Amino acid sequence: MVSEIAAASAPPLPLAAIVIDWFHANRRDLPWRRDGFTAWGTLVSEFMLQQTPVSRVIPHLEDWLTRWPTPADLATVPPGEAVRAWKSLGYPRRALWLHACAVAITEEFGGVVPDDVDALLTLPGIGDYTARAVAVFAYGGRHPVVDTNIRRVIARVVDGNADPGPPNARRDLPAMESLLPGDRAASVAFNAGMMELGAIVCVARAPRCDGCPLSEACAWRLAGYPAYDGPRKAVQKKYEGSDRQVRGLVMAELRASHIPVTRAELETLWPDSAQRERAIAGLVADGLAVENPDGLVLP
DNA sequence: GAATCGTGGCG
DNA sequence: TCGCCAAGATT
Repeated sequence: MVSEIAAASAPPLPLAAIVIDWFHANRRDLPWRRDGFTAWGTLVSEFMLQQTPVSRVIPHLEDWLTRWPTPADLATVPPGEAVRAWKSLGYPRRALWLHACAVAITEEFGGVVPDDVDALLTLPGIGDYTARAVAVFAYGGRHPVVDTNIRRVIARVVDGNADPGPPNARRDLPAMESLLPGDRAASVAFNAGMMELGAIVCVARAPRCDGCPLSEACAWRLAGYPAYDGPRKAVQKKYEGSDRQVRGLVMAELRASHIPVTRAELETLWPDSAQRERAIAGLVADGLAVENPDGLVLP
């Protein structure tokens, strides 16, 4: 269940007004901001944007929506077609989950993407961020949206920290809620504006404070840009030589082939047989690959 | 709560 | 070169 925390009694709004004004003047022209972009398009874009940069998403999004303009269109094809069309966006189970979403939306929601956060949360691959992003950006709902950009902006501007540390919905959602304007349209623009600010100005590595509309009020800047000293995000393991790399190689092979991929062909991909078999078993367990007598195929 | 899950670009 | 980062979700 979602429990939206009641807005703090003190009306916070200079910050929101500044961000909203800045957003209206500086927002990028992105596909999901076009007039007439559908709720389904928003859902697809949010899936693709999970941990994948905007620049890599855009071309695939256009292809995807041209081919499957509604959930019902996607629901009619096998899940493997979704995985194939996912190309090299990464984390291919997102494609599987998106296909499962299309089926559930078609069968349980009359083909209409739900506008309710709790309903969205019942769908596969949709968590706190994506549920709110769809409810807000597709339907204009008033909810706090918290992504990595917004967490960073709040950490700096409000808390005076260089880095937000590990995500924590119990803390992050109320923090954003306390800043959110009461007006629905304003709250949508504020959510989008905070994300945009984090994406193009208050960026992780080299923030462009010169162009930041919040620089005068930024607690981190006013404190002299202290270095971050809190708990670090988990360090990402090396990709080269990892199981993830092997899985990626196998999936690339499956996407490229329209006939079963044999064990012999997979042997040429990766010499370490134990690791290769582990990757294959994992992909089968995840439903990303299916074993048949002739070899491995997409589901 | 920590580990796992792709891929590519950038400083 | 290589570590960090990218509109997260699941187990």
